[in-house]
Amino acid sequence: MAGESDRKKYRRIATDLRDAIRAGTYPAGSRLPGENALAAQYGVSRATARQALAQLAQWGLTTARQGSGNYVRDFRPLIRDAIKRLGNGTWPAGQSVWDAETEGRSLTVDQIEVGETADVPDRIRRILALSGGEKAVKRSRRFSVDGKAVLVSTSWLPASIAAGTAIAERDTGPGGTYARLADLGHRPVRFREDLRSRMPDEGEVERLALTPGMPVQDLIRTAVDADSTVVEVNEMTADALAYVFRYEWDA
Amino acid sequence: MAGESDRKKYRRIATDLRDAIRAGTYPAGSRLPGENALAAQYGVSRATARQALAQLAQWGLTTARQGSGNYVRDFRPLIRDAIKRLGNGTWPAGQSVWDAETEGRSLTVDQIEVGETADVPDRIRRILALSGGEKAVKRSRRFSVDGKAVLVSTSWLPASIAAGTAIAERDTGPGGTYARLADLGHRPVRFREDLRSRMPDEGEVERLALTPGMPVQDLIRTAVDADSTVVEVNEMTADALAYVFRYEWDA
DNA sequence: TAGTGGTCTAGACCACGAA
DNA sequence: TCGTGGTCTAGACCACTAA
Repeated sequence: MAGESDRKKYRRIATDLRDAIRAGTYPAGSRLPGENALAAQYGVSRATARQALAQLAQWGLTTARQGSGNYVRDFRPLIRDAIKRLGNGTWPAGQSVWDAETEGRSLTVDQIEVGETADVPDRIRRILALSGGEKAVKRSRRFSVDGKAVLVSTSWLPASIAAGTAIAERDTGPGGTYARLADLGHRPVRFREDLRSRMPDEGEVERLALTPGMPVQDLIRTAVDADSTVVEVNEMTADALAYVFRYEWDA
Repeated sequence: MAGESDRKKYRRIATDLRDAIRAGTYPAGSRLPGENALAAQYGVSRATARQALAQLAQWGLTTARQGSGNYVRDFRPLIRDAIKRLGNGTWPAGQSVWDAETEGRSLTVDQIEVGETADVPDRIRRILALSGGEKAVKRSRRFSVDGKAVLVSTSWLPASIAAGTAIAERDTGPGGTYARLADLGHRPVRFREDLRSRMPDEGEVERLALTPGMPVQDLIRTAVDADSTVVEVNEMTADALAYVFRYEWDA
């Protein structure tokens, strides 16, 4: 399987380890041989062994823990089905392309932050059509699955609509933000989601406990009401390896 | 702006260069100081200067060209609007979050491959509900924008439906594959798209001319007809930085 | 405290690109 | 040909983790 340009020593070591991982020699969560062990085993300098382990991490196969070792990653992605509504049996049993599990996994929410603020990023200001110092209601949360942070979500709504309502409270009540918007005469009737993958900045690496070198998925949802007023912009950043984003629609 | 853990020398150099890029000192396409120049300038070893440049590449800001230098990346993403249909003015002028351009850019297609084959990956077999040696029609293409490869698309259809039809030809005729499926009594009525971001393998790095360390976006579209038969599976792999994926729907 | 990964030095040789 | 980035060595010290 490894017929690549394995003239390079570090690539040879990396592909050896990769194949061993695939073969099950190192199951998910297990520890690989250390830098010194590999250097001795292959008769190379520690820097070269290190480079091989870095390659594995960059492939998304392992994650390095200082003072401990390199460990085989384990993560089956969650499926986020944006356009749900249909429980009918339109889809055959074929299932998804990727292994994925939603059930039997514990979801927790923390780093909740709710409040009115004038500190709104320009890209959000533009979409919400907010003028200079105009305020917005900001709702920020972090989601974790089985203890691993997977998604940070920040929602923005015009203060002219949401200020002083349940939307500006921690608990928005039954039905959540969208139900409250409907109560206020601003029921969302149309949604747009823009997805983009990119490399994270340092704050995101920390907040999502990302393996260095692995991407994040950005998702920006925009909701408009019947008057074509943008009533919410929700900016999400997800651990790209933790999620599959699904969209379904009729022709 | 750079109040991070800049105790590390390579981080200090990397953030310096990053800020200079942001400030416009090094515009898109321009060349950064080389490894030796940086080593001399900062009084560090070449390995450390190298590590700093590697950090910039990993942030997606630059790209290294052997024998030449490190260059500032330039790429505004394309928008792929999956669920089009509506030209109506539902959306206010607010526009997209990301800079994006579709107009005035030249789109080219190459590496076209069309034919009937029994060599179908298992994950595709499962979705198409193909039995053991059953064949499929495969249509593969690569898309480039302004000379830069951005997307590889491979479409699979059951041979029992598509073999011997225009779908198995290079030119599928007016309306394309879906129009032909409709002619054959298998008009797609429902679509599903699963998106996932991941790190590319070596073949993809080459085929999409990717900067090492940057992610790709996987997209798998499944189309079913009125009888809930899966009539097409289209697997796309895109340069993640080249694309924004957009979905719009009514509540 | 012992072992791990993280950073860094000061050299070396090679492959590649542009002049 | 010459400068560039790519690979590699053989050391060193530090920060962190686990026992």
